[in-house]
Amino acid sequence: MQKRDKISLSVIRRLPRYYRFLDDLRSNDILRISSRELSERMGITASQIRQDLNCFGEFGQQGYGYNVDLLYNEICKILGVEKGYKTIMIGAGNLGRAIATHMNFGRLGFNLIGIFDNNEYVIGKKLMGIEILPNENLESFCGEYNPTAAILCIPKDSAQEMCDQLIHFGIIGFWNFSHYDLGLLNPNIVVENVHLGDSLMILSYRMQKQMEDVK
Amino acid sequence: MQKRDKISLSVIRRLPRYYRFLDDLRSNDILRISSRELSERMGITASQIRQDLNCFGEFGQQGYGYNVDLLYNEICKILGVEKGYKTIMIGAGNLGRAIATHMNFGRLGFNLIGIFDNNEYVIGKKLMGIEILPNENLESFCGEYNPTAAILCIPKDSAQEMCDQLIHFGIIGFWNFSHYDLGLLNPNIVVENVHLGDSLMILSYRMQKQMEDVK
DNA sequence: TAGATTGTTAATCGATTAACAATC
DNA sequence: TAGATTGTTAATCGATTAACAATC
Repeated sequence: MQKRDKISLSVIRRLPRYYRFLDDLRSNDILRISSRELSERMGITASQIRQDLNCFGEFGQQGYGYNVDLLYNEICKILGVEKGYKTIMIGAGNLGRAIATHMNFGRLGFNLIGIFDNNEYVIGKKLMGIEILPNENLESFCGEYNPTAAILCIPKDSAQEMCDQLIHFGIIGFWNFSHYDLGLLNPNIVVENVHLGDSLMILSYRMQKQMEDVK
Repeated sequence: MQKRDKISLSVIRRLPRYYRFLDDLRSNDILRISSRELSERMGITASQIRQDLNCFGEFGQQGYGYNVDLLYNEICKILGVEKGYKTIMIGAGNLGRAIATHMNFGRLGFNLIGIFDNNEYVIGKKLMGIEILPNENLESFCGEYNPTAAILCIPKDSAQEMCDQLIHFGIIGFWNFSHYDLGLLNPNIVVENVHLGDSLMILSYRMQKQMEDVK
């Protein structure tokens, strides 16, 4: 699977983007592509593409380039999107409900099997065919079904406590929307903190800059 | 505002995180903090903090550290979150509605003034006190209110076309949720592409890695 | 075979960390 | 004043880009 020992996070963060572009090429029935042409489409250097891919294997062929389908499937495997990690969601408020309905979990490597909330108005309702259960059921649910990933759509204040609890119940991967930086302490878990607010503030900064430059 | 000429994106992307941690310190009535202590809380080096902040000015004091409130306000200004850019949202499906209700735009530098969709079932309904209008009203609306930012919660296929149109109507900043890499062509606009799927795939990769390592 | 393009090494560039004089 | 901690320069580290021999 992997040629090099330690693959840098910079490389890993680019993989999904390759994956998307290759998927696009596939849908357009493009069978082969050179690093140069892909680099032009993606706005990065061909050198970087070749370096990145060679962390994982030799997927190309001199004089030919890369077979789109083959490369797509390799990145699929590298990312592990066929694993379908059993996943629970904590918090079925506005954001949780939107994430649950909007994301194509199956294609992204996850399998949503449980949704939990403490609000009596949503408990018992269904989302994507899944009944929303009260948080108190978490332990027994995890005991029975052994999910490995959790999506946190809960407020900042309860995030760390919930995280600790879930680790105890066997969760090792967290997709965290709670405006809180999870995972600074525990090196045995994997966390993707999604900070939508940060992204918006960065846009604000850059718009400001852009407007100054135009002036 | 700014000491150095060109500030790297790496630095900028860390600013909102400083902002959040400082906000937290404020709420806990902590008046001063040294780069060393902040570095321990944030899990980065003190050196990096001092370097980052010194891109913008000299906000600390030798032997004392940084005044939390002062630094918070400086970062506020740097990020431009007091600007309140007039903003429109395109697409009021699941995700759009959740974003509209969930984000605290005011605190993040934006002011949501219009929401647009083409689905007859949502047109006319209200979200956060704003009536959802049909896309055909976009031009006249922009002509009248001159928004500068747009949030795209629309499908991939229509993203580029919509973007081009909105540039024409005066939009310069895009917060893009459409699974499409906007802004590769036009250097006069500012784009924050939010790829939730990418984040999830990265989690998948890292969980896989984590499980291998434990074995 | 000749042309194209990879995989990989070397060179460059930029970002992070360390060190320390300046100074509160 | 003595201790603490900044701002800043220098050293290190890592990531990106360039170059090119290998080879399809």
